[in-house]
Amino acid sequence: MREPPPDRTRSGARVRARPIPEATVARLPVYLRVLQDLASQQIQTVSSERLAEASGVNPPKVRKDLSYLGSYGTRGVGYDVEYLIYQISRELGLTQDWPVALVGMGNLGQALSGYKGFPERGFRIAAAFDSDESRVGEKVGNLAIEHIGDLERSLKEKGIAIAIIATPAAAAQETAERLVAAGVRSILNFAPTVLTVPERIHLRQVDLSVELQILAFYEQRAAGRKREV
Amino acid sequence: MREPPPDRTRSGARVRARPIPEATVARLPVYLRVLQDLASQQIQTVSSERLAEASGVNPPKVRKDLSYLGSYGTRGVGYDVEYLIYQISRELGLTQDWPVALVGMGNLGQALSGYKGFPERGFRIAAAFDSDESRVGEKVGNLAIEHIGDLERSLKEKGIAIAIIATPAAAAQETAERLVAAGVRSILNFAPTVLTVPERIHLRQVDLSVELQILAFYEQRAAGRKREV
DNA sequence: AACTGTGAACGGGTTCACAGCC
DNA sequence: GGCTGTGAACCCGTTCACAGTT
Repeated sequence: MREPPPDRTRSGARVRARPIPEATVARLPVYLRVLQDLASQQIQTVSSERLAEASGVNPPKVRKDLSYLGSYGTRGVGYDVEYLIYQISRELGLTQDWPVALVGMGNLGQALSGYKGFPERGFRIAAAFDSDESRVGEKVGNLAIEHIGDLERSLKEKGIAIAIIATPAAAAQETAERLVAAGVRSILNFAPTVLTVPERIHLRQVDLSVELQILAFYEQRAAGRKREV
Repeated sequence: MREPPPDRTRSGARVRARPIPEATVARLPVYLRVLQDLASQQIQTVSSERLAEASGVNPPKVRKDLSYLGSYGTRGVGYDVEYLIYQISRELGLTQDWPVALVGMGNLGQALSGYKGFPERGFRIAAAFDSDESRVGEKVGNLAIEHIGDLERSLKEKGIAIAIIATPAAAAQETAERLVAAGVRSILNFAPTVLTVPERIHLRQVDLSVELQILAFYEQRAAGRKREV
C-alpha cells in the first residue's frame, strides 16, 4: 500500500508521491466549477480564502487539497485561475470526452438524458437502453433508445467505460452485472438498492429518498426537542 | 456542544446520551430498506452479519450503528425485523408524512415529482413551483404547478418544512433564501452550485455531474497507469 | 454456542500553526 | 506583508477483540 518517493517513470512522466484522498477528489469538481465561474468574470488570480468562500469550505482545506495536485500556487499572490482550471481538469480526466451509457429510460432516465450539466462537463450520453420493446427506437434528444438485449454488443462497439443505472431497483443488480461483462469500469447507480460488483469496478450510489430521509431525521429531532421544552 | 449524561426530561422521555453520528444517520435508511425487504419475505429475525451483507457494510458497523439507537438486539439471537423497522422509522421521523415543496419544474423537477420512492417513504410533493408563467396551472400528477411568486404564501399555508431545489444554478441561491424566509428548515439542492444558508438550516447537496466527474477521475487514473507500464 | 454491545486501537481527514517564498 | 505549502495535533468514524447475554 505504501507509495514510493517522488520519482520518474522511464517515460519521464512525474509520478505523485501521495495518492489524492477520496475526500479531496470529491471536492475538485466544485473548485473547478467555481474557477470556471471566476474565469468567465475575467478574474485571473484567486486566493485560497476567496476560493474557499465560494466553494463552501475553509481556506486551509483548499490549500491542502490543491497541494495534493502539486505546488500550483504562488506564495504572497494566490493561484492562477486558468492554470488551476487546466490542472484540475487534467487530473479529473476532463480534457477528454467520456461516452456514457444510460440504462433505464423511465422518468429519471429521460431527465438524465436531457441534463445539460453532463455535456458541459464532457459527458456525452452515447447509448440509452430500456427493457420495454415498445420504446425501442424512440428518440431522446438525438439518440435512439436501444433494447437492453443489445447492451453488450453496443457498449463494446462504442468502447464505453462509464454507465448510469436508472432502472427500477429490481433490475439494477442484473444490469450492473451485464454492464461489467460489457467492459464498463465505472457505474453511477440511481436505483435504490445496494449493488454488488467486483472490487475493481468503481461504483457510486445516489439515492434520492435516502437524502430526504436524512433531512427528515434532523427535522424530527428538532420537533422532538421543541416538545421537550 | 457537550452532551449531558443519560437523563430524563421533566416529561419523562428518555434523552439519549450520545448523539447519533452523521455517518450512521446516512446508513439508517439503507438498513431500513433492507429490513422492509426481509419483512416482506416473512423473515422475523436477522443477524448483524446478514443485515451487513445486504446493506453493503461489515457486521461490526451494523452493530455499532444500531447500538446508537438503543439495545434493540438479543444476544445469541439477532434483531427482531419488525421491531427494528419500527425503531429506525421512528428515529428517522418516518412514522409521519412529510409534505415537501419542489421548486423548478424542468426536466429534473418533473422526474422528481413522479419519483415513486418519495411517497413510498412518506414524502408527499405538496407544492410545485416554476418561474415560467405559461406553465402555471399545468398538472404534474395530481398537483398543479404554482408560480414562484406564490412560494411564501403557499408554503406557510401548507406548513412545509422540507424543500427540493431543482432550478437552474443561477436561480438556486435566491430560491434558497426565499424558502428559508418561508419557514423551510431542510433543503435538498440539485442545482449545481454551492448554497449559503443560515447555520440552523439543514442542507444536502446532490450534484449529478460531480458524481460522474469523480468516476472520470478514477477512469483517467486507470488509463494513465496503463500507459505507463 | 451464537450473537450483540462496546471500550480501545486505529486510520483517514480536518484543522492548526507556522515555516517558506514572493 | 501577504499568501501558499505542510508537518503535527486533533477529531470523527471504522475496525477489532472480547465481555456480556440468551
